[in-house]
Amino acid sequence: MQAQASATAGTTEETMTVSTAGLQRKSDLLRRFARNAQFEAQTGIRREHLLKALGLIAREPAPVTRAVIARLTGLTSATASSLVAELIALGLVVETGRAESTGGKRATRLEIARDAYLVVVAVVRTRAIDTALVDLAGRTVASRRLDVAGGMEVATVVDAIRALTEGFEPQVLAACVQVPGVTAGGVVVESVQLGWRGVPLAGIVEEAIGAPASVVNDVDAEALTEAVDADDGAIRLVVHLGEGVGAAITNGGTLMSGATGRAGEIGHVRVIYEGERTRCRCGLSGCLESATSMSAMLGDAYTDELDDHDTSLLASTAEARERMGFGARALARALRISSALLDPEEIVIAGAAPALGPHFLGTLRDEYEMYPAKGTTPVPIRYGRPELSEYLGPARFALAPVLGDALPLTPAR
Amino acid sequence: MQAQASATAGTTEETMTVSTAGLQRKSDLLRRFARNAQFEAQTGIRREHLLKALGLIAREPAPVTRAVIARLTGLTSATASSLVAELIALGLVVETGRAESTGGKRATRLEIARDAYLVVVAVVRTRAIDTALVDLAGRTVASRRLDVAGGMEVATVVDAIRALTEGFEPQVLAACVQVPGVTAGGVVVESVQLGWRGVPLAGIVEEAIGAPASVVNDVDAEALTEAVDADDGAIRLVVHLGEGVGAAITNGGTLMSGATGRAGEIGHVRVIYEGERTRCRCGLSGCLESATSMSAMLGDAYTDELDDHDTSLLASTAEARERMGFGARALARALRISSALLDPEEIVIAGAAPALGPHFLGTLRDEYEMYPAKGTTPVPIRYGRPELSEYLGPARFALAPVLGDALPLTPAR
DNA sequence: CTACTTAGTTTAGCCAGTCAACAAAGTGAG
DNA sequence: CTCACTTTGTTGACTGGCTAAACTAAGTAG
Repeated sequence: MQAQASATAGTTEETMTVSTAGLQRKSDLLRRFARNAQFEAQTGIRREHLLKALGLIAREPAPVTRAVIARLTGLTSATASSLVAELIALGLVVETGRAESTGGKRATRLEIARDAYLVVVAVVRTRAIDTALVDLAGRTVASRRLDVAGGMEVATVVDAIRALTEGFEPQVLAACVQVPGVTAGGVVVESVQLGWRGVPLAGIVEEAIGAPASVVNDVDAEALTEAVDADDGAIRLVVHLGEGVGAAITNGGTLMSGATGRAGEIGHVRVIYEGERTRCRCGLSGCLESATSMSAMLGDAYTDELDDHDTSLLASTAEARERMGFGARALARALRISSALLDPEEIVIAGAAPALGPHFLGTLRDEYEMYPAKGTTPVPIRYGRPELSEYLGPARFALAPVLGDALPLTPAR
Repeated sequence: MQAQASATAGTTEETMTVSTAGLQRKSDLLRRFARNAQFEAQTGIRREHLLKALGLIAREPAPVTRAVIARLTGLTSATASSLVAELIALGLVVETGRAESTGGKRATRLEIARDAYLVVVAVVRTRAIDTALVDLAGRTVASRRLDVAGGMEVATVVDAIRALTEGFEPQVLAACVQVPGVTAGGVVVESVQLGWRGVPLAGIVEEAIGAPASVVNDVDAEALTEAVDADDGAIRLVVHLGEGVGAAITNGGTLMSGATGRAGEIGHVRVIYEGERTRCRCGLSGCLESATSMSAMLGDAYTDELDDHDTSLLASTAEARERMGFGARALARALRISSALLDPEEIVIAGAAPALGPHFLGTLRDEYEMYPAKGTTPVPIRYGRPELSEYLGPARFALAPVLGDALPLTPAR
């Protein structure tokens, strides 16, 4: 309510070109889906089928036609037609030319209407807010950064979102705010970084922009970004390395948040019991974070605001190299037990870690596979993909209540 | 095919009193549910609603009536009536008197038809097979033990099952065979203990008794037994201590089996890095199992065949006490990281561990809470409940494909 | 005895599927 | 070029499973 006077100074803008087709349809769509969601078990089959069809159109690598939808869903061609008709009426799908003949009539190709709708993403950091508009193909069509001096206020976040969405309101399908800290059910339970506690942020944003809003933790958001191409049911363990260490588990396209919403908080679990006891900032010693956080490995010069280039510079010193070996060993300990317990498809090391380069990853893999426990298969470990837009995860999280995980938001597929 | 000549000698029998009502209905039920399962998304709503109603009747502590079902499901009273009518026709539910008036007409109470149907459970051990018939209230109405000398044969298991079910065929709803080793999708992938590999056991049993059969791992079966009163969505970590160490994660009423079906195989993960390196039978050293298995703590005299009394005798020696402290410390290390990652509702120490008594559990809790990691809440740790029949987990696993997890099989509720 | 409350059934109608017939638009053989 | 055949997609009659609303049944309270 006060902070934005000084804040508006640091505003950076980007391109803004979005088709204005289907302006009036949004409210229809939302009303329809909202109603169906209520009835859930009863008439919700229609919704389920619509989303299934939508998902096929978005995900199938081969061109999708009404006939393909009928075959892959097991529904009648009549039903497939009716589903597609509704999706087209909703503005979510468009016909794009005709496919080659396969011995009969040429089919009509279907594609997601990429720019008919938008998702709002706001990433709240300690001293800045990044806002972005993402279209249904996952492309960032607009983004702004707002530097905030002296304490982050909820009102500043709302204003930033409102400023970016101005004029696009009818196209906005959903919103997601990413914050550091513990979140649950649209509420910021506690964010030490922001100094917030029990803020019902989703409700506030929902009120402000008139579209369903969600709130997600930064580590969880990153895990969702890395799970963009999730085959359903695949379990993925994503570890975030930054000033701290956190993790998240995705099961298919959804997060496992645990009984109290604190699943993945492994930073201050003790993994080092022998030799020099590493003192941690939390007061304990031997914590995973005290060995494996970027700050522990690269020194206090490291902050989460650094770019990849500066980070890799820090990582090139001899001292850093040695600390990285120690960090890798500590992380490997945590990963061995975690992967034996969960048996995940893969382990992703994300956050700022990719800037550490192949050496750290190699060391980590070596350490991880050093004790090949009988009965367990070593799980592939890879870095997070920095080429993925960080807005993808939050955007998918935002869409979940509206469209399930029908849209992967990945353009190249 | 050969072994049962000497085997039939050691047969022990128990009571056998089951109502023979509704003999002819079974095939109808199975056919109906099988058909619905095929159509799944399409006409499966009916099935879903039938199971939901069945679940309410089984689980709700207060007496359930048609009106209650209507209220709790959100369906119309008309639909609730029709669902109940069908459940009664199927023989799964019975009317039991009338409830008190709450200001109007007295309602008709509904209850599960406890003994109309039966589930067959077979527990295959290295030198014996336990078979049991469990009714829909979870009561064991018949059980036998067959001692097997010289190598366990698949045919012996089938014969044992057939021998117990003889005469009850029309009432048998489903079957489950519990085996030690790795299982997946009805196949015994590998069982070192039995010397089996790639045995399609579910199919074989299904053929033999004409009812859907499943195959489950012993640790998983135990975890399901401990999760009998699972609130939906609750995550539970169950650790089995026996000659080896294993774990299982239940999410609501279902198991998390991981990407390759090996989730929970934490026995040979290294947790001890300092001091005396504990040599493990697997060839590595510092494994969890080398410190925390019952054999490691109680000495080679321990076997999984021992009863609780003999086990606790072994545990009372001074040497065992000291080893138990060491084992508890090792297990605590594994539990700290596991619980931080999963944030489960509770941790259950099962297998033969309850025989170790309160001292071991107390030590374990103390060790576990010794490093209270910031941001994580200590998770309650308890022993498995020996009073629960070991057939409950397998019976629920058997029912899953037929009735979902509608029936908790717990009589006292 | 009457008004009101709660339980449960019956009847008509609707929604979202299926099935089957058909129109539309292509291919390839003669 | 024509005709038989294939594949795509639409249309209309039918069906299952729900809702809504009227009704019956059986109780309580004034």
